[in-house]
Amino acid sequence: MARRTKEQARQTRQDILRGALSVFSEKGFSRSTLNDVAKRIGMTRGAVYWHFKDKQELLVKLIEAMHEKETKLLAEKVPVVDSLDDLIAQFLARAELLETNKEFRKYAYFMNMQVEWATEKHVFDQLRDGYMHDVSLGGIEKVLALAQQRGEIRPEIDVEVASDTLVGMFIGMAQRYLCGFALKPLSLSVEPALKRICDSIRA
Amino acid sequence: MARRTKEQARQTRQDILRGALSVFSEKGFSRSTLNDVAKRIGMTRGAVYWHFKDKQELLVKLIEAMHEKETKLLAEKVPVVDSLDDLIAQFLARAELLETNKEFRKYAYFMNMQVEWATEKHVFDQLRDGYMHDVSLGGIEKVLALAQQRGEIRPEIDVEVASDTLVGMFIGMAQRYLCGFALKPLSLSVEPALKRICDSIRA
DNA sequence: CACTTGACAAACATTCATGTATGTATATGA
DNA sequence: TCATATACATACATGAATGTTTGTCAAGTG
Repeated sequence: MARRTKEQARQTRQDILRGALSVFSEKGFSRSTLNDVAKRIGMTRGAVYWHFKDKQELLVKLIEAMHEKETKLLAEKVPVVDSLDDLIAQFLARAELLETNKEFRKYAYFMNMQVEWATEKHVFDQLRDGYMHDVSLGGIEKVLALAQQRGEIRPEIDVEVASDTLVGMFIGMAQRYLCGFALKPLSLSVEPALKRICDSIRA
Repeated sequence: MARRTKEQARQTRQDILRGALSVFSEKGFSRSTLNDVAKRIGMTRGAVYWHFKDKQELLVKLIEAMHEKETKLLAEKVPVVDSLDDLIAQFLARAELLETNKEFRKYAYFMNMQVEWATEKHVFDQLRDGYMHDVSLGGIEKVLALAQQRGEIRPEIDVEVASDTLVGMFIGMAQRYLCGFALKPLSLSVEPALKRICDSIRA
């Protein structure tokens, strides 16, 4: 084959990321071959090795790209997160994203069920700062702390526990939704649960 | 080396399972070598292949053994699960098991973060009947349905959603605990959350 | 219009885990 | 006590994925 134009190259890079998401989410990261990824988009491993150093870098760049898309979309739907109602709105936006967007369903499914994380732990070191903070959803606790200072949450509430509860609940329910155990729409089950927990800590 | 006695053989089989749990939970299933497992207990791959057909069967037998231990221990602590309070007690027993028992922490960590399940999905086919039912915690929904028939739960409550909520909440919070995101003891965060959800559906 | 470099494809070498086959000394059972 | 199966260790063969190298041809560049 011959040389492609710059725009074509940019496109194949995107194609590789798209193919990687598909293959990784189907076969799992460890059993996915770079050949699988290349064939999925009608290319060879040469293309993959040209655009990415190795399988690990491909994973890192895939996560970065999807994470960036996700935060952008969420920020569009819920631009400011201060009150408890904002928090609920943000969680619901996440739920709707998983329900309506096939790509993000693949991504979430992949990240939850198709990677052996302790093995790939060094991948996190390569991710941009702030990623781990977002992944552990550490921002939620800060929002809750500020809300408590403003008097929206009762003073005796432990915001760390409350944060763990809300985040854990969402992650767990989303996971059951993604692996097919929960048959009801995610937002349908998540919304009342979130509201009940929030009501129980509200001043 | 020479032939061992029957009792010694039984012991090495147990050792292999123990070594597998350690290695799998540390390195992840796919990157764990049968050589790793054997060396961990001071043996060679020959021993592993003598006791188990292949890596997959080792995984299946490991899961079966741990699952059996788990259900036995839980049944000791909470012999009968009928009321909502029984349910809470069972969840708390699970939480305490994770907090106090290192082996079960390894097991839960391994099952949650160190296996690419869609890839190893056929493993489930080899597991004894009822396992999937236990894993998806489908028993919870039946308990809730009976409690609703007895009038303990308000009739307008959707027990499927309630079950998803309780189970998802526990799984999610346990997962955050296992990967070190949640710093508080698991039972401390789980108990109030469970009680609030249960209170909100009680008649 | 040279000619350099970019964007791959194709071939090659290497590693490495797996499965199997073979060896072996002893526990066991008749 | 003798034959045999047992409980492994060791050696071997295979395949598959990886990383690298080389080839190739057109897109850029001056």
